[in-house]
Amino acid sequence: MSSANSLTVEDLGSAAQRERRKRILDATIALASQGGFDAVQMRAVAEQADVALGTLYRYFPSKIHLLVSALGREFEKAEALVRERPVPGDTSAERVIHILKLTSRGLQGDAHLTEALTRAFMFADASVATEIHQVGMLMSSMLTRAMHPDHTDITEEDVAIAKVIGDVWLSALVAWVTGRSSAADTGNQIEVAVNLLLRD
Amino acid sequence: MSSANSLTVEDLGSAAQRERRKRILDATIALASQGGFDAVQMRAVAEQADVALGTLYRYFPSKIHLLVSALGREFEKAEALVRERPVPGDTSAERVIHILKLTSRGLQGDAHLTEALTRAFMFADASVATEIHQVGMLMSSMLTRAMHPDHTDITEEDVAIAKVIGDVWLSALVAWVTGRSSAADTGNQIEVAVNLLLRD
DNA sequence: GGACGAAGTGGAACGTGTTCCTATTATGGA
DNA sequence: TCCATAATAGGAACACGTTCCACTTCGTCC
Repeated sequence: MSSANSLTVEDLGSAAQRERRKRILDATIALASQGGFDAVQMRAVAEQADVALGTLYRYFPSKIHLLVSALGREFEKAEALVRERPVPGDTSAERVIHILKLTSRGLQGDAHLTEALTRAFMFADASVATEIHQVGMLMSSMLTRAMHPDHTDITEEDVAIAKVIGDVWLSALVAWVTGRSSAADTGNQIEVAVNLLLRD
Repeated sequence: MSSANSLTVEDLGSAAQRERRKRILDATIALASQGGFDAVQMRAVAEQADVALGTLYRYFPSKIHLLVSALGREFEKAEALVRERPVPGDTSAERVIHILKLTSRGLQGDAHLTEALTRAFMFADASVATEIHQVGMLMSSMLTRAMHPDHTDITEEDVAIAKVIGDVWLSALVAWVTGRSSAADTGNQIEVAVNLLLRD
């Protein structure tokens, strides 16, 4: 596994390069959505993005970097959507569950894509730390925002709770993705965890 | 990924076969312990276990099956050790934390081995469900036993809590294994989660 | 002991992630 | 405009998980 980072949008000078990067990520998402982790083959991504294999590796130093970066982009979109309007619900628990259900529903609507992105995320090692960290921050931000809609009074305990909820969510997602539990089970498990952690 | 199961001890008729199986798992652990996930190469395992590659694949249909089975065997040992003597601590939280620290310390003492086993566990798909389930049961059993030393009064909520703790433990372990958090962070995060979940 | 099927051996072959090399094309400064 | 350098194309080559095949050995039943 390579030790270099993926090229971010800021790293790229020309519009042509940003366009290439976008084509690569679009191809990744399309292939993942169609056939999951195994279908995201580097040669196929390169071909569909109309880019040479070497170029693909210059932009993303491994398949895992590529998929985690794609996950990051999708998460950014989701977070932007959530940020747009206030989260409904009277208690922290209700709001957090709402957010997670929304996100889960989005993911479960495209099982192949979710499988690909989740497997990559879980398989990532230290060389993908930058990309992983970005996703973690987005998740944490979404959860603490749901806990405190006015975005104030966020204590250290809140952050710890958000982290635990994130962990449970991820584990449940992995169980679902790998066919070890149903979508309903996944939802229930998260709901149970949130209610245990957020008893206002 | 293959859809068949790994051969368990009960599946194997002759002593020679059980011996082969043991040699394979021993070689797996040794290689993993020495160089982690990447060092567990099927040809190397076969050679070190003095078994043909085809035989290795007859016993364990994929590298993931092999590693998760090895994890199962290690977990069985750990569970047996824990089961031997009562868990110290006055509260559920203390006892659970004790168990987890003990297990974590064991794992963190051999980073390469832990990395190999954890990566395999997280990457496993539905075809490894049997092997995964065995590990999950052992974990759950260890935790509920710590929560209720006399092994009675285990409610559905207890089981749910054990599951959440198991999820957090796994996520923290993954973060540690992949170099995204330190051993101390990992311990703290688990302690925080347990204290949040088990406020007697 | 001989015949038969199951299990094991040894190794070739294939697919896909990754690396590497050469030729070609953009890009930016003199 | 022309040159130097970086970026890209195109594709061969390598590593390791996995499959497959031909042959041999082992265990069992007659």
